[in-house]
Amino acid sequence: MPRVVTRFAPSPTGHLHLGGARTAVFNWLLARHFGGTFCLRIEDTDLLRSKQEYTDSILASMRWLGLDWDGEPIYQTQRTDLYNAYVERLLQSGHAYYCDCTPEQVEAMREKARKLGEKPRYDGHCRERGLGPGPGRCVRLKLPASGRVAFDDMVKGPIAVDIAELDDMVIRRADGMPTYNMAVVVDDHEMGLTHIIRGDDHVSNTPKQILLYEALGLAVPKFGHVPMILGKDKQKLSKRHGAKAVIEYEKDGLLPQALVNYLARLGWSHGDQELFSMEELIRYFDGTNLNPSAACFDDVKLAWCNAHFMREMPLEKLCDLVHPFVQQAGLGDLANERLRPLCVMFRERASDLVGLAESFRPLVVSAEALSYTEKDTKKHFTKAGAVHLHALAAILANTDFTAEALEAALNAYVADNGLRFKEVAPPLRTALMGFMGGSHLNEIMAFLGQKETLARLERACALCEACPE
RNA sequence: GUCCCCAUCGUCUAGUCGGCCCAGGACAACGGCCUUUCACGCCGUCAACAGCGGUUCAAAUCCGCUUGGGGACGCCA
Repeated sequence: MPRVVTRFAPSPTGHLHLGGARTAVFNWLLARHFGGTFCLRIEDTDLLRSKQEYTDSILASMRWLGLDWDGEPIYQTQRTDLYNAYVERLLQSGHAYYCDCTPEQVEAMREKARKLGEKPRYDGHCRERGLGPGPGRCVRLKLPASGRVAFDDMVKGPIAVDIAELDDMVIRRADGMPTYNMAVVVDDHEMGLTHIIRGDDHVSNTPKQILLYEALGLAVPKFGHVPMILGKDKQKLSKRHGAKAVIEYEKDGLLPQALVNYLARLGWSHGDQELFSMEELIRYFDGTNLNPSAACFDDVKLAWCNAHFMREMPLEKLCDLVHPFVQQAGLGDLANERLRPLCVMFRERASDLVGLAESFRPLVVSAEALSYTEKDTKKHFTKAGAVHLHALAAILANTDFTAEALEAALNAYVADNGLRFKEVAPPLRTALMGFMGGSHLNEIMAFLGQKETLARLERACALCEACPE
């Protein structure tokens, strides 16, 4: 197999969204799998809507996802001369011609075709007029009189379209700027693209581009059109239907690895495997096993995937990642020595970094600031609960605050008094956490330390007194 | 309207060129085990080949039609 070159070519008219991200993932994976090159091209020819801040945002999201590109990104606005050279070539070889039809005239042609039950298109009015350059004149590609354009799509298989369905498309606007299809073909060729994986919405552009390659006498790359991603309700993913930018997932505390894994799995499969390391993804993704039908995005499964990676990743790394989220939650600047035990206790109870940071709250705030749920205080801060809390306070005042010693102390209290853990744990847990949740009691107390633990017991005891029963 | 594409559990999907599939895995849901809580983990249950015709000894797998989705028809990208 010759060297593989792929690309991701976003328009900087918005942040990187899920669909684009998946396309990028596929192209990146294909290049990495074959030890090829993955290029980035910024399609910023739409001067009105393109913005530098979006380019920056897209690049930032790519980096966050871990999708590194080779070489410098290419900007289409800087290559007008290149495109024009190709347009000239087409003009010279008789594959293109000038056209002075006004938009109104062209619209009338389209309308006429529509009325005839045909596909609306330009009728080739200026084809043989031999017009030269001039103001208000665009350049159109002269299509072959008949025939079919066929290609073998990597995901959809053979696709063929009758040339009669197409029209002499504009390749250079009257203002001298190349049109999308022209620029894409020139760039894809100049950049040496061998494989182009892109969204479904481009299948109808593909025959036009192939015709351009042929008119130019260039080798046609391999195309792969992945279906678009649908929302939960089977609707097209749009702003209204939960379309989110990658940057938002980052803010929501998702792990890039989880998003890449989930995205890769959407429309691609490797047998029954669901979870992959980056290495595995690269090893298995070879451009086959791509699913031709559209897939719905399911953030519940994404959350599961994320939770998995939160549990599996190295503890130190998790601490680093959760740190900013802890600060953002208003829990202060916790040192790693504090973060570490918290992560150990709560990592398997959260499905994202925001949730993880939030789960630290009860153990990080002071005894006075701890809030209790009404449900659990009502249920566990009873007379009987108070008895245990008082007894425990006395015992814990003389206990080593290590997880082992605390566990032994708790067990001893239960055994010595002929109790069951079930009777003692709920009031203690509620006193410590404010609700019936959290990790093992001994770990919680070891983290809190003696002073804080006793303060919480004291406050809980006071609340018990206030209870009617 | 015209052309192109798609169609397996609620969702993501497996299903090597038809037989081992009265359809497998995962998420979700539900039930159970574990357990001081919540989780994790483990076990189990529910649940799908859009419909109709062919071809064949045999079809989720091949062909046709229907229906239902989606996309494209710009001097936007």
